[in-house]
Amino acid sequence: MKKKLVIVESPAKAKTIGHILGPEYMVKATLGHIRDLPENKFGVNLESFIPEYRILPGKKKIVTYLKKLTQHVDSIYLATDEDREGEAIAWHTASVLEKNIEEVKRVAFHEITKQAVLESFQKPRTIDMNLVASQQTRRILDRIVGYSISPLLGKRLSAGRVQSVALQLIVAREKEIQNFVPQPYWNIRIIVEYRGITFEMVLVAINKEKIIPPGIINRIDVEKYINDIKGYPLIVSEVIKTKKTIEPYPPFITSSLQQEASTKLKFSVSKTMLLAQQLYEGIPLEKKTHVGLITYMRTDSPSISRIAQNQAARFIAETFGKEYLPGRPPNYVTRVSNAQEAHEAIRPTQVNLTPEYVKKYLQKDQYALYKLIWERFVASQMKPAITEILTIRANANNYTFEAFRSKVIFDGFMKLWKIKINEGEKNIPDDIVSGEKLEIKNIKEEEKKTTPPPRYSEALLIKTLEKFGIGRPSTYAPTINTLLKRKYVRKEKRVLVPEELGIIVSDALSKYFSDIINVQFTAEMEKELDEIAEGKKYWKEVLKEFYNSFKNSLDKASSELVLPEIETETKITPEKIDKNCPECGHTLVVRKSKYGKFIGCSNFPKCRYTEKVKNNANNTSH
DNA sequence: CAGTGAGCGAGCTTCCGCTTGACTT
Repeated sequence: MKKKLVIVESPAKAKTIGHILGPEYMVKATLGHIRDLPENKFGVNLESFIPEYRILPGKKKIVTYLKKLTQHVDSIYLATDEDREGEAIAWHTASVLEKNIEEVKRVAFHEITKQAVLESFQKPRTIDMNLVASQQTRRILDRIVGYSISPLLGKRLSAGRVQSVALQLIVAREKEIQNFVPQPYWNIRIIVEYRGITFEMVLVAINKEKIIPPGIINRIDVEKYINDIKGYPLIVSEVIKTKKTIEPYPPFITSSLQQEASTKLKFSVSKTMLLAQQLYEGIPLEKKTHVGLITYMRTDSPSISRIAQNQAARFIAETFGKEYLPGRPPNYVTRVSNAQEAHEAIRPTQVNLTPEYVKKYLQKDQYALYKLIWERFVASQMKPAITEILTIRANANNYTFEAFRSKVIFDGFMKLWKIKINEGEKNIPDDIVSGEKLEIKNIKEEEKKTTPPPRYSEALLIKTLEKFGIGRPSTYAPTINTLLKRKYVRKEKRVLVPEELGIIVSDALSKYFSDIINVQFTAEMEKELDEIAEGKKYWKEVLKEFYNSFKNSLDKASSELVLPEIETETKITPEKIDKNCPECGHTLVVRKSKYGKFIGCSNFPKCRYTEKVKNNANNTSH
């Protein structure tokens, strides 16, 4: 009997699904996109917007292999991710396999569990060509923007819908910091005594009028206030006790994982992704079983499969006790505006594989990251913590002072996921009541200065891009690397600092392409892409409308834009030799190819004359 | 195992988004 072929993106996913589906099915991976626009040319007709797709150079083998397999199967299931890109991959796959969309079955699931996978295979659908069109529009638009603007910037420089906004954020922040003038402000604090116990209070209001944070702006007022307070009795006016619930943090998605790994473990985003990939692909544990330790690491969804929720619940009840288990598992919803939610949150595949248990099989950094993921997940399934906040207010000559004390009365998820809470004045006694007199032992003026906003760390930049829906989990790390590679920015003490070149490029882009290189553009684009996906708009119309206005900016920029000279690496000029080309008379030069050195004509590409290097030097390449 | 021979080659960059290996003598 003929087998059935199932195609997914990731080999790890293929393996898992293969186990679920059994021997009737062959599950193979495309390793992401297999067909795309050519790299070395524009590849889009600007009248018809017809793209020229090519099989990606590195994917030819896979395509040939899959094509061969199709001859021996009776049905093809395309089980790529259930999002825009996944739909496109499914369609490109069908195309290169020379199948009509009626000849292939499209299946999709948001979590790789037996139930979800089997259910999806019960009800296959056809490829959603509107969704494919929406992806194609995104792809073409990015190509138009990137490949039109980049050449204006000169060699080895680039611009794009995502990278240029990222650069702009960094540059704008730098300017903000440069122009920042620190403002001094003051707080008035008093040390008070009550039945032998001392604590601090801070002035918060005068004649019931609140002091606007961060504090008092004029030095003169400070002295006046202090004089007004001196000699007056300080009487407690309010004692308020409240309880505050602190909800657990949602399980990780790509951006939050990068964020936490950055602050807690000091990992760069690339390092985090590399380690996460290793954990995802699996580590050989005991009995030589190769186990994927975490779910997929490129995700924008905080949701958790029912099975994992149940596992966690059992674990929590057994390990920490029933009182740490909420009545029902918390439901986390995305706050990411362009979320596609094709995957689950990042979580351990088996909650029973505790960090302690797997520690001996993991390298130090792998362990640290796994522990972070495991703890975050388990904590996300625990009860909220509860703190008790005691606030007291007291008046002296109509000047109101305040102090608070915060105490954890139930730690809940904080048992696993430690967070800093401001404990305030730990000394404030419980028996204090309204009307009692406090003794002012000391009045202090505290001078502070406003501080500029911080420079972007890698993780903060990504968090900000994500907030605006710019970029995707798979591109966060590469985007930062692009900015570094172009020498637009450098990393200094784990923050991103713009270089002169980055500022010049960013300013030029802002001048000519403010319609596109801004934080709102992607959100507007996404809206249109959604409309294409819903069948409400025709993709070519969207592109035409975009291109008409873009072309104006582009024409203006092409005639005007000149980047100021900037010191870049001196170009390696090929070594001349003392002989002219026998064919055209230009000088000959020594060039390097991947096979080694050879002699070519300096008039290349017009003259293609070559000769061999006389072997008096070692010219082997490696 | 050592030595030889034949053929190859270089410039034009760049986008975003999906995914992992990395020629084979």
